[in-house]
Amino acid sequence: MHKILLLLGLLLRRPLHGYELHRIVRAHGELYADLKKGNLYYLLDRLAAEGYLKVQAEPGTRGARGERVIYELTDQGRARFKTLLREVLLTYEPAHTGVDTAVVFLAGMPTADGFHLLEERRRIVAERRVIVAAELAPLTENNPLEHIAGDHLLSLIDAELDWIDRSLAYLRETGWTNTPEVPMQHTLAKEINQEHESP
Amino acid sequence: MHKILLLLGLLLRRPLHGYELHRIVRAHGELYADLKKGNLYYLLDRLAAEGYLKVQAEPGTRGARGERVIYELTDQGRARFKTLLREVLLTYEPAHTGVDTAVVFLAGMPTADGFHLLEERRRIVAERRVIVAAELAPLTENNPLEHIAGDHLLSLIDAELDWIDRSLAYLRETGWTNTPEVPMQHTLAKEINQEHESP
DNA sequence: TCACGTATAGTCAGTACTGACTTTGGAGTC
DNA sequence: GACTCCAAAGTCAGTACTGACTATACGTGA
Repeated sequence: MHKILLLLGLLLRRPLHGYELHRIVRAHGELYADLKKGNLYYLLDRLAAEGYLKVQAEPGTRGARGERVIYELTDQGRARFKTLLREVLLTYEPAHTGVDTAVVFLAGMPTADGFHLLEERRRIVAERRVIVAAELAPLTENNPLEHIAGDHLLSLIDAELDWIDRSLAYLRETGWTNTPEVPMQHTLAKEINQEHESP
Repeated sequence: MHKILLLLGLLLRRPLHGYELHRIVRAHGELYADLKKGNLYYLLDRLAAEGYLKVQAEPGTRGARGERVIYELTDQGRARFKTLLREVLLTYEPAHTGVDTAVVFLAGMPTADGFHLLEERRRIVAERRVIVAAELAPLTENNPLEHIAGDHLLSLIDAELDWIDRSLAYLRETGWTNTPEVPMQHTLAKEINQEHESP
């Protein structure tokens, strides 16, 4: 959904052809949604088929392979952009990266290994933060809205770091040790065993 | 990737058939990865084909439709689980929900509408936080690792709320107003116009 | 007892997405 | 001016995922 928003938003400025779009997205690195070339062309085709874009063969200066095509927003497309912008801004789904799942399964391994993994993760995320911050700096220094977008990314990374620190402290504090005989202690035993326990 | 980890992790405890897995995942709501039924069966099939799971028709007590099948981890599957757990914990990709993209495009609309949308978002996210917190409470109170997983989810939501507050303050402070004549001010004009500006 | 809702268990057609490949046009260079 | 190498521009086969559907059993109230 937000990938379509990105395409429409870029085409709002002026018509572009596929590869230019790709170039812009790539140049913005982490700031914009991760939109691969294949997917990009797929989405452009679909948007065109749905009437949001008008395609038009570029007359002179054909680029590499002959089929250079320019995409331009239709009025319908502009309308779609507006509703989509609202939709994206007014939607929130907690993102599942899998760490949440993974930490639960730490129960299956020796306590020391668990601590070690979390500490490693802390290091990796911190490294990543440095890279992202450096990449963002030149992109966001001029425009307040882009500054805010970059701040969003960084604040999520910071939240992750804080969480790891808090978790390590919590586990040390409560003296977490594993009970290897019962590798996974589900709190929902009732739910899980329901049909096996019934008479 | 983390969806596979989830399946393997659940099967680590004991063999299960498809629908039980589905039930467990559903019961944990936001805590576990969002794994729909269709995808679940697809992944089970693939894991079985790759030798990580042994399938076995359940003899008696056929459930609803005759084809009840039990999935059991092979040794290969257990090994895979371990490497996957490491992999997931030592990987960090900043998640793209699309807000970052969307705020940049706020430049295209009247300033007042922009503020209003952000305030609306703030409200929606806050509501969501209440729901998630209530849902998480019973699931995570007994097990420290599940507590940590729940904390992760909530801390991401909190980061989102803080970010919205900070952004609103920042925009007010810097007196953000739009320049509708130049709807999208890209910082990468060089990159974008490259081939049009070249001699 | 039998209609009927509901929970169980699974399938399937189609969408979104990826990574690896292909084709063409120059730019440099010997 | 042929040779090579890189960037531009795009295609495609295949994977991951979704939502809507099917089919069976089980409880339960009239």
